[in-house]
Amino acid sequence: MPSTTRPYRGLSAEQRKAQRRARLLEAGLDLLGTAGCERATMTAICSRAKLTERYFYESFRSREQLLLAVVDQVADEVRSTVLAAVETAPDEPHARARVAISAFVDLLTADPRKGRAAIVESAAAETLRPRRHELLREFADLIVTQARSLYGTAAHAPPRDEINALLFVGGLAELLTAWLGNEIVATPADIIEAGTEQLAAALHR
Amino acid sequence: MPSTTRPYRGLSAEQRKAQRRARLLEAGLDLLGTAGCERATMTAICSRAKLTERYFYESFRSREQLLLAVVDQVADEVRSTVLAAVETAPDEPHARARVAISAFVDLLTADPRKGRAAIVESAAAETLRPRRHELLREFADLIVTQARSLYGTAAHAPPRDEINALLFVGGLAELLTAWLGNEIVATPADIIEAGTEQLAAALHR
DNA sequence: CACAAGTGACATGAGTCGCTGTCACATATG
DNA sequence: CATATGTGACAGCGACTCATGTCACTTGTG
Repeated sequence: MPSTTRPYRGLSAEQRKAQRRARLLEAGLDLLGTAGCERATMTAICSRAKLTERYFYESFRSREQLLLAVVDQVADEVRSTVLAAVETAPDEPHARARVAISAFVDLLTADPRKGRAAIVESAAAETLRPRRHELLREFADLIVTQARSLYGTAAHAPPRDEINALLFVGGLAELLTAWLGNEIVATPADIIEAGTEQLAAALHR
Repeated sequence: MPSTTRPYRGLSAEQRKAQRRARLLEAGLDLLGTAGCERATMTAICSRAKLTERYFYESFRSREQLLLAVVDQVADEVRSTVLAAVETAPDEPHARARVAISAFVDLLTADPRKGRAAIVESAAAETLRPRRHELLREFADLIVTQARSLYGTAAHAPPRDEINALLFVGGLAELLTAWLGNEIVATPADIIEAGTEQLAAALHR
């Protein structure tokens, strides 16, 4: 543990560390999103990142912690993307719902690794499951909030709102899972369409 | 491999083999439904069933095959339970939907091991995922069929029906997952209620 | 240039898991 | 009772993962 640092190949110690961390995260996303959670082992991640295990422990305590960071990274991207999309959407309920759902689905299907990491594989490991739930719940909350502000009131008394939102978002997740696993004949556009309609139907009462 | 068999402890060779197989399945369900897919290892299953690995290979080729059998067993139970429930239900759409959903949710929450095995852990392993999808799809098909026969026609052109059904069933699965993981404040009754309403809303157009 | 810090390839040890084999004991049958 | 079969406890092997350590080589600094 050198108390004094120094540049190397034109990069400061912090830059190098950050770069290594990024490479580990990228390798982690790659493996989690293609080989799956089970095969996203520490050895495999280091090998793909072309880094020694020592550098793994420099940035992460354990394999699970890195996977958490990977999922969190995707979740952050989902959050910012969806929020940005919603803000630029017109004030019409149907259009607004479609924009939000579209941003969600598009991001996770455009790069299937991200979709698998955030939706499929995050449901596999016990450690990741809470994050997945949080991600879905966050998106659901956004939908509910939008719906309330547009329709003017809460549709149901709690916790029915939470339940309904999760019921909807879970369905979306299932469709994404099926799409990512080639288990369904549908395009992302189909999924967006179905989701938008179902949401409208659920709110229109 | 004895070509000649003989009774032991009052049981024939086939009876003993079937008994061992049942014990392995029970141990598998227990581990899959509590410890999780990752910890449902062959050694652990044999240990819990109090059988040697030799007897494992007598009935199953691999760990994954046993887990498949466990999930299939639960899926079979779901199928027969739901079908039986639907047949004894009145011919009214809303009631019929409620009965089907109720049978589904009740079975998987009454014995959380079954719920976890069929819904949660079956989404974890690559090998089990197709079975989970099949189970959900089967239930979805049942819903669609019921809806068609009761409302008289297909609501949408394919594959939109399939998409909508999966969207609904996936939501149910998500709610069950959340309930099984104590991630939601809701009773099975709440889930059934929400599911029934959403289904009605989705069909009523 | 000499030397310390940074890096990468590899070795080692502990712990599991899958899988096979051995051996003693239990049980049925002639 | 004697023998063959059924059973259970356990040891051993190879493979893999995690975790730590060693050593040579590269790169920057005085």
